Amino acid sequence: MELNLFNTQSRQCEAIVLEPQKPFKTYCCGPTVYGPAHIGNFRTYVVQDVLVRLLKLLKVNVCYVRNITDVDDKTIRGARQNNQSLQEFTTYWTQRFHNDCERLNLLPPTVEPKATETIDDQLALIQLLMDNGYAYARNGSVYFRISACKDYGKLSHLNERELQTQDLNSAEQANDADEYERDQIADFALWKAYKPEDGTVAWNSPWGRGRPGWHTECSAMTHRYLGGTLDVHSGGVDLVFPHHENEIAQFESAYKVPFVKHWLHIAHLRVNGQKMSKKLGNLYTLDSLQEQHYEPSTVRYALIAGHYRKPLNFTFENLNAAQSALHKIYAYTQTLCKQLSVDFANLPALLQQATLPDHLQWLQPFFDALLHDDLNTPKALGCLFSFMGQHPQLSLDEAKTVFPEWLAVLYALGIQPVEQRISIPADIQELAEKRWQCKCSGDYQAADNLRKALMDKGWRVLDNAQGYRIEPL
RNA sequence: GGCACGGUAGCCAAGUGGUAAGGCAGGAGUCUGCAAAACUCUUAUACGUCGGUUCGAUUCCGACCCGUGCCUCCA
Repeated sequence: MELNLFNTQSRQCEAIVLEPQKPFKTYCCGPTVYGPAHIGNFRTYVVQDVLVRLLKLLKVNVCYVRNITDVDDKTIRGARQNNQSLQEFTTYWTQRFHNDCERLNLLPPTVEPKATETIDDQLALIQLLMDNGYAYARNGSVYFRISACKDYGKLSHLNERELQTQDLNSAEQANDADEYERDQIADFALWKAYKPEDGTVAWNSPWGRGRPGWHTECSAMTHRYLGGTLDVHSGGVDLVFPHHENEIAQFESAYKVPFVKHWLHIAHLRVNGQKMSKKLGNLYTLDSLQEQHYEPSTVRYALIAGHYRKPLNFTFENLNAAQSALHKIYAYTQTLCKQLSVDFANLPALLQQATLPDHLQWLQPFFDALLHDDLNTPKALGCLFSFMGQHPQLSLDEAKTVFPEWLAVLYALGIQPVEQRISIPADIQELAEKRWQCKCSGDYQAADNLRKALMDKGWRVLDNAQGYRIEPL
């Protein structure tokens, strides 16, 4: 069994051989919990989720680690501004993040370590680097010495580029070479000496009180929870340099084994042609979209409607398209269930047990696009709609063979058709009931007026033979 | 300045050395008191520009234009 995926380091698609008995080790750089995650952040986690789902369908023994960064400049600042302890602050945002993950139907990682819970591992890693001459201490901080790492830059192809020293870094903070007294400006902090702004956030270390650097945590956590070489390490494209480059440098210098076989980087989500970011303030969250009646499932669909390596432009037209497309998939699923007398409510349970049938009769192209064509979700969705178009009606025998394949499709995409429960305010309910009475008694004029009144209040009435239902506009 | 990525119908978005999936929107119909939803059918001569290779290029090569990302703690 093989999976074809583009590898950032080699800049080409490579086959990943899957061996069901062997643990498949994958690590995804998780969120820094200092505010609401936006849907651009979630693009990364959704793509990673599709990958993990595919592996599970193939019965691969996946060990999936995704971290929580709960100590850095932004979390410390946020906690201070809210008069909270760092832990109170980050716990709140972690819960919010988990809530979003659940709504997006993201499978929970096997392990989700927090940076603050693995300080010992990080200190051990730093000590190892110190012992082997890869790091040096200056005034209570410890820095990684890039000049000691011969192949530094191999992921982002630094040897082919010139590093320009800018006055400002991407966080718009001064790149002050003297600030941390580094030997070279490119050296990065493994351990940061305590500063008054850090408040009560500090741990003891052989080099004095302080806190870990950003890159250190990921290397320490991968080593602790996954051991040696990872099969796939993923993250947003912006992490290629310096974060992932530094992770490689630390890990390989310390443990003397290759860090990662395959690097997976997910392109950014854009708004009006610019990347969605907290810095630019152009972000959408699951909550802000739900206020406009867009379900998280719709957002999820919109995020996989484009190929992960290509920037995806976020628009409401796109979201509407996703919603309509998703409804078609729901409707097809419902028909299939009805035909086979499967209780729609049982679908989540059935999906949990979904596996990829050995011989695909109907949806081979769908899985080929995902497995053999670099996780090509838009192509796969195209195949799915072509299938539905070609088979609007199935015989009972056909439906029986389609069903397991269909379940695998839903599982892979993380689509969970459910009947939406919408809470309807009492006054709306009352108006709708009144309209129904008018309609039944033949007073169409009054009925239409009431329909209009409901429309003005933001609700649509949909009649059918037996009755009516109401939904928000 | 360096390194990358992208430019396919109104909007998204696949893909291919031999004239281009799919979704949305648009149009028509069935249904309906009317609508909506659903279903069926359907439209458009869409591959950034200019050269080159080729029998043939949207696809390969080169140049250019436009847009975007990264270049020291951003997913």
